[in-house]
Amino acid sequence: MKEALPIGQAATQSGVKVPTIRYYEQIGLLPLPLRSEGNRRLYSESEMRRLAFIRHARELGFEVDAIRALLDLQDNPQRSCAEADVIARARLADVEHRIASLTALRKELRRMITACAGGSVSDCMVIETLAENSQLRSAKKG
Amino acid sequence: MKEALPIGQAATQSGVKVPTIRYYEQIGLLPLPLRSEGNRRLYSESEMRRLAFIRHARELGFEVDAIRALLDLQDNPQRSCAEADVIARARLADVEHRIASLTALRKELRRMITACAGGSVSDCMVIETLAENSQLRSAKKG
DNA sequence: GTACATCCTCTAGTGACTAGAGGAGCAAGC
DNA sequence: GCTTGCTCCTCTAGTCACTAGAGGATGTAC
Repeated sequence: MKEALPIGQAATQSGVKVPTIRYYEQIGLLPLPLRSEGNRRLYSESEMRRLAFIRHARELGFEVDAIRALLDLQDNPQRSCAEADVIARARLADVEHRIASLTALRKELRRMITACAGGSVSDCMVIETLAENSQLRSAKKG
Repeated sequence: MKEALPIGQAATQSGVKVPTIRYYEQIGLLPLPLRSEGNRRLYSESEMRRLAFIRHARELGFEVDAIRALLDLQDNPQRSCAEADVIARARLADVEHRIASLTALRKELRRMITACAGGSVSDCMVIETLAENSQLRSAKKG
C-alpha cells in the first residue's frame, strides 16, 4: 500500500483543484479523509481513485447526483441488483443520447472544417444544421 | 415571411424557457427583438432559428463563449476562414474526446447491466474504468 | 528561528440559468 | 366600461458546481 498524499499532491495527481476536492468532501462525494497530527487531509490510494472517477464523470457532463448514484453502487456491492439495474440503465440511456448528439455534431464540425478549407465562411451551415437537429427532443430532464 | 411570435410561443416552439430567452438577450447571444406597441418582445423567424441553435449547442455542452464565437462567424460570413477553422477544430477535438470517454463508459454500463442480470454488483468496475481513462488529459480548458 | 510553501476554515463571487415579486397589457365575457 | 385571467414586463434573489480570497495555523529548509 502506497503512502497517503496531502491535498496539494492529490490535486496535482488527479487534476482536481484543491478547493474542489474540499468541496467534494463537503457535499459527501468523497469520504472524510484521515488527518495528520497537524489536521491536514491525507488521501489514500482508493480515495485517489474515487477522485479520478469523479473528475472524469464531471468532464463527461454527469451531474453530481448521478455520480453519487454510481458511487453508491460501488460502495454497496451487496445491494439488490434491481436497484443497480435501474441506475445503470438510466445512466446508459443518458450516455447513449449524448453519444448520438455528439456524433451528429462531430459530423457537422468535420464537414465545416472541410468546407472551410478553401474559401469564406459563407457556406458553413453549422447554425442551420444544429437548428434543425434541435427538433429531435422537445423536453429536457425533469 | 411568417408573422413574429411573442416570447411565450417562442419558448414553446424552441424549447427554451421564457426567462432563459430573456437571459440570452441580456448577455448578447440574441439581438434585441422588435417590440409590440405594448412593449412586448416579438421574435422573427431568423431569431427563432438562432434560438434553436443556441439551445442545441448548449445541450451539447458548448459554453456560451463558444456559441458566441460560432454565431459571430455566422454573422460575419466574410470573415477569414482561418478563424472559423480554429474554433471548429477546438470544438471537434473536445467532441471527439467526449465521444471516446462516453463510449468507454457505455461499454462498462452495458457490461454492468449484463453482469447484474444474475448476481450482485460486486464486480462492477465503473470506477476503475473511468478512473483509468482520466489520465488521458491532465488539464482542462483555460 | 525565521522565511516560505502548504495547509486550514470561512465567506463571497462566477456562469448559466431558474424562481418569484410586483405590476402592466390585452382578449373575452358580462 | 369593468372584471377575470392569462401573458408579458422588470428586477432581485436563489441554485449548482465550482473558484477565489481573507486571515490564520503548520511544516520544512536554511
